[in-house]
Amino acid sequence: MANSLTIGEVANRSGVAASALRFYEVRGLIRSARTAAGHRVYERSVIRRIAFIVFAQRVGLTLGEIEEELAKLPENRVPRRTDWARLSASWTARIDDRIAEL
Amino acid sequence: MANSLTIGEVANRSGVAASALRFYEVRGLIRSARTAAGHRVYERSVIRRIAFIVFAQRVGLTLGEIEEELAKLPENRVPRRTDWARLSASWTARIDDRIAEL
DNA sequence: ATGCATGTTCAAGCGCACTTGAAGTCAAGG
DNA sequence: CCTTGACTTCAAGTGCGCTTGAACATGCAT
Repeated sequence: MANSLTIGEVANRSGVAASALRFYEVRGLIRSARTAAGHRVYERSVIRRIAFIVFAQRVGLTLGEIEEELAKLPENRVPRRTDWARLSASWTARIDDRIAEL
Repeated sequence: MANSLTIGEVANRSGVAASALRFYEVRGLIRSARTAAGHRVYERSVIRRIAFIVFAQRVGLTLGEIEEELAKLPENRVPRRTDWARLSASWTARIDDRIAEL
């Protein structure tokens, strides 16, 4: 357990399938280290990152757009409350614009 | 022109491809009458309905969910501002819940 | 009357976001 | 030693939301 998680643990805690986690890694959305045996090892912070991805998807962003949003995060690679708030705000702004067009 | 629109006119005004409009019709999201020649004829109100569909998709609803939302509209089959507002409100509530979970 | 745009149906194809299956590796327990 | 189970890669398959192509009909201008 220590301070790292296996892909199975991350899948359980995040509710995202292991196959999806591997897919996100190929797409560059998350990263992992490897054990000597080649097994993926995740930092605990990856959970927050995954929660952010799931949330962003839920509100209609593509994985490409989510990648861009994550790239905007400065130094710290973990999305914080303010990042969620920013995404949420820009999203509701989009909605308001769309309604205004009507 | 009169009070009806061809599929091409609807496509131009809504920004949605004619092929997509036919697809929406098969899915039961919109309806059309036919000319003697078998060409689709739309009421002008379909534009609002399509705008609602596009908007709902943008915020992450599937066509199935959109169908349910449209089914909730009572007598008048055209979504009004209040319908948009309701969808928007329930959706931002879901977002806030999601953020609260974090 | 002859084009040419615009419309029709139906079947197949495509991009996205994964999932599933096959075949294999490795660590721990009986 | 050998099985069990969690992991690995890679290729192919799936469902959604359309798009594209083929083959054909119709409507309007020259």
